[in-house]
Amino acid sequence: MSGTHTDVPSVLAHELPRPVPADELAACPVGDVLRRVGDKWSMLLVILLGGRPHRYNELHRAVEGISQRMLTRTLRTLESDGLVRRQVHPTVPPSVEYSLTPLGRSLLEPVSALADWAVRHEEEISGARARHAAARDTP
Amino acid sequence: MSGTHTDVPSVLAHELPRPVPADELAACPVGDVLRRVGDKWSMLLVILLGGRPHRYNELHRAVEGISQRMLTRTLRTLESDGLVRRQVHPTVPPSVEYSLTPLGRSLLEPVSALADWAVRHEEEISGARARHAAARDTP
DNA sequence: CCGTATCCGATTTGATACTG
DNA sequence: CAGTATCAAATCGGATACGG
Repeated sequence: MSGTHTDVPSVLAHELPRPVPADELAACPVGDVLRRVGDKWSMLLVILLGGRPHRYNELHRAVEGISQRMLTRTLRTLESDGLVRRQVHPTVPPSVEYSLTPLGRSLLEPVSALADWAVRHEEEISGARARHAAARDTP
Repeated sequence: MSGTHTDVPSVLAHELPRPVPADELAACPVGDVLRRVGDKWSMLLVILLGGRPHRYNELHRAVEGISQRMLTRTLRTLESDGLVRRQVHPTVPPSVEYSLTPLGRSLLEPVSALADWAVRHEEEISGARARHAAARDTP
């Protein structure tokens, strides 16, 4: 186990853009983890559960656009990754509560920062895309 | 312009997990932007270019695992979003330099935070996954 | 209420080969 | 060196129907 990423050398700066051991990072499981969180619904669910625990159909209504299939799949993946806890209450009818684990709550910070960036720079991006599309039509 | 996400209400907390206006967020273009950055290679390239500008084949070697097709596609998307600048030097043979725009550099911060999180908690995640898999085999 | 199972289309990605 | 073109495979994601 020494060829993966050597020793987690505090890989990234928190405030300023600094040179990064790129080769180490590229070969790392970082991409793996990022892809896991970077799918269509994971971040949204993490943020949602960051507010408070939710029941299954609560989530289904809150996201509204997600299918049962993807809601279940995404929750199961988050659970198996230790980010979300699934708690079944043996009532009748049964109720299931989903909540963030401590690990999940720690993820909430960087994810929130990214979502925050997306909101702040949404217009700049769509502007750039519009300019790019226009430049492609009238070169 | 009033039905999209009302007024960008400082949507997410930076330090502490706080309740989030979930319905607003879910209907927002946030998911759009996140999906754009959350694909398999974008974050990696942004981080790589955050270190210093790179030429095409430099990136190809640095990531090592990406196909020419995906490298080009991802770079083009990042460029059209205004995150990356593509500069062609009319030398022979031709050389093309990719670098981060100011907008791209602003993205570097939250992305780095997320990648940093991924590195720090990589073991916890794989541990959780292992436990989950084990629990599935011997219930 | 809380899911699982199945089918099917859309999108993403990689391999390979070829060009200015 | 820096790409483009084409094809096939894998994955994603939604609709629908059914089960505990």
